[in-house]
Amino acid sequence: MPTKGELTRENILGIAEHIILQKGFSGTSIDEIIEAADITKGGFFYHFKGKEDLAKHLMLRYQVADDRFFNQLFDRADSLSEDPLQQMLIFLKLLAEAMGDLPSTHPGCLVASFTYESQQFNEDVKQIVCDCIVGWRQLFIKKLAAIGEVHPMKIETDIMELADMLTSVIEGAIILSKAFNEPERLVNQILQYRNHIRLLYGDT
Amino acid sequence: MPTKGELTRENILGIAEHIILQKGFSGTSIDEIIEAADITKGGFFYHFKGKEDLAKHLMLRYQVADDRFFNQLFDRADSLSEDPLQQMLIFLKLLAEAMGDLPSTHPGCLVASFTYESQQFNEDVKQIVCDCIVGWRQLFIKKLAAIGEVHPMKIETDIMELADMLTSVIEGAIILSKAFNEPERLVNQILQYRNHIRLLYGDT
DNA sequence: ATAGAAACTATACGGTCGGTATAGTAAATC
DNA sequence: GATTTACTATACCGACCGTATAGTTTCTAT
Repeated sequence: MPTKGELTRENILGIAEHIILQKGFSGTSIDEIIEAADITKGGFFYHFKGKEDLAKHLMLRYQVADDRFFNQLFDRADSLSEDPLQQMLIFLKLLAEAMGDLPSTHPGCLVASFTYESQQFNEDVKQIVCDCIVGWRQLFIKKLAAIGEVHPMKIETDIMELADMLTSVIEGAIILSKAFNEPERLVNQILQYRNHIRLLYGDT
Repeated sequence: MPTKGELTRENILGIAEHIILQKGFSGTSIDEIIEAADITKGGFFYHFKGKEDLAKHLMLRYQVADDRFFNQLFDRADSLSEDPLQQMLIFLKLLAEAMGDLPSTHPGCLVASFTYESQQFNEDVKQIVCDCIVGWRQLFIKKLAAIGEVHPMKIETDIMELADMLTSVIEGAIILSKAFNEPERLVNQILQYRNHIRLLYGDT
């Protein structure tokens, strides 16, 4: 059972993330966060040593949540087929679906946001950002490797690059979605990547 | 012949862009820009009404430069083949090459940077950001439409989504390149998209 | 039941810095 | 030689960050 303190802390992190994704880290003041979270400055500094400490805990939280999110979708997909290729295609469909709902509550990716302000953060935070991306990469590589054992590729491709391509497409499409305020951009781009996988492994 | 004033102005814009791409717009102070550009505060405010005005002119400049950059690569590609599909494939190869050199001088994309701080900007600036993306889209659509008249697709695909996919891949891959400090991530991802085009239009 | 730790509120303060304003000046232009 | 261009130099106010301090409530363990 989470204590009251953990709930407040979680609330601060959630609200801070939401604001930061729209105004950037430097563009978001502590005052703004505490006002939105309806706490006082003392309360904030009880939970976090300072703004830098907040950044670190935001990234750690993001890493955990994202890893769980992707793993849940993979689990659901894996339960619906024995073929790794079909599992991947189902996963991408589920992912596209899930991303259609998300954007109003979760308008962007903290990894991208922090990367475009990288000089503001210490090595600690930057490392977690990298770890996050590497985590996705390894998750995708695992599935792609399984596909490769059953289905030959039409064009010889490094599966790390193919895994990173999904990350790229998602991160890029989030930018399009945000810029146009059109969540369907992200949904459709994930389906474009899905088409690429179908073509690459010859799913007819 | 550019006047002295235009040179200074261009210098400010170039330096400001470089810093902003690493620290974000809010994270970059005018003091920082004028120090790097070796001018005084007065000089800065002679050229720009304020920080918001700088943002607008940064985006306008980016839009023009980027449009020219892509058009030059397309012109070179078009001169090397008659077949639109081959033109596109050559274009993507030239683009990958060009992106390999760039990153040290040009560490990121202003469109992405501003999109992740969108609440900092007025409608004017946000519109230019959108125009920029739409400009790329239309450039790519033009070529894809030409391909479509000669080569059938293996999977029926909206060419607008296919055009946006290149933008997504580039924007996403820039984030990977920045996060890992590995320019080859961007180069390789452009080649992944190239493979997608090859597969989609059946280039054997 | 109660001591004490946890989880805050309320408020205030100082130093820094960002954005703006303004006055003055040197060089180019007409 | 007068005006415009292209700046320099400097001053200012408010905002923000981080910190401090004193008090209050809520939970926890014995």
